[in-house]
Amino acid sequence: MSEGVEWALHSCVNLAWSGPDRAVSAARLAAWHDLPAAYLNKQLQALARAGILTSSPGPRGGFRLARPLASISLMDVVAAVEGPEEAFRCTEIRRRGPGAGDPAAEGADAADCAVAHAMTRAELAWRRALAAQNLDEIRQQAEQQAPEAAGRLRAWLAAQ
Amino acid sequence: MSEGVEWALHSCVNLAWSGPDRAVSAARLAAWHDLPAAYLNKQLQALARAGILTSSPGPRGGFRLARPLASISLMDVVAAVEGPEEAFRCTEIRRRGPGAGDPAAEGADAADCAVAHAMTRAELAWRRALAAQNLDEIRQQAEQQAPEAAGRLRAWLAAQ
DNA sequence: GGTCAGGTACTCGGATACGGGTTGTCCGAGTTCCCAGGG
DNA sequence: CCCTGGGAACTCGGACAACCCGTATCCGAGTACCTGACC
Repeated sequence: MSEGVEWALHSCVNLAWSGPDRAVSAARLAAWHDLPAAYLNKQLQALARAGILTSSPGPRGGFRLARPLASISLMDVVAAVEGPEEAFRCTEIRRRGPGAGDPAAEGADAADCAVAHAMTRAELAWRRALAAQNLDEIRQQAEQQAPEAAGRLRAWLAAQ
Repeated sequence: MSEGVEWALHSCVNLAWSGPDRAVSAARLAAWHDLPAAYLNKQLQALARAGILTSSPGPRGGFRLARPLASISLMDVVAAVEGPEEAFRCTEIRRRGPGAGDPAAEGADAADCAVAHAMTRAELAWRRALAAQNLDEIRQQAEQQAPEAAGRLRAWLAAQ
């Protein structure tokens, strides 16, 4: 899995802690956790394209949350960064070579492949678990672990 | 996800259809679905190292199932091919840069990271779904779709 | 003092290199089988 | 006919390249702000 997913999730929570009034540039968000700024910018662009963040150029510009944390699921972020295609893709090897059965007799749909069906079922469980958790729950748990984190971020942003 | 997973799963079912009496070489299994023989051999070696298959060298050698299909879960095959490490790995970015909190005050365990905790929970659902399905169920479903597949494979192997 | 024009600095956004890992290929060690020769 | 020894063919197993995607970087277009001059 791409490392950008972790960065994107933390950045979204950081944006929530920063507050909705002002945007935060990719450089600030990157510096906060010592990440490569230009590359994090790439990931944030993906989040903006997915409608999770909004971006504004120029001074005082940057990124901010496009909607409340509670309405952003982990699945949204993962899909935005990793792409919508599923991890396991059936290449239909059973249709190639001498093992290929009669195409007319058998169903031509990829959903008929028992292997693909089973793998898709597992991946569906993964996606469902991701969709069941939203970023606000993440934020609440993080605040419970480190209650001063939000204040420290805001103070650091103000001092920049 | 690695393409070898699909190959390994189909090969295991094919080995079951071939019967436990004789081994099947990687070249035969690869030719059946028109796959690169040497690379499939690599995947089958991984399955052998994991204790899913047994290998025997020399003429009449090849691979055969080490245990019944019903006792091989999808998780076993995926872990053998992809490796045991989990897809999402927490790099603890919250501990780097100015955003790093007081290491003494906060828990030092990676399990405390709310992001990692949520992602791990989803991945656990995936692994659980994989472990809940065994290869014998795959075989049964495949036979229901194409009842003549097993016979055609045995005939082709005998004709080689 | 208010207004406006210009410059400047900062932002995102996409185009551009680099590296590690999956994909793919090759050859050697080892084993089994076959066959010829001898008893 | 039965036994034995040698050779040959076939197999896995690991070592060796090629390609692709994730990682990382850089520069340009555009915008907002600030500054200064002018009315």
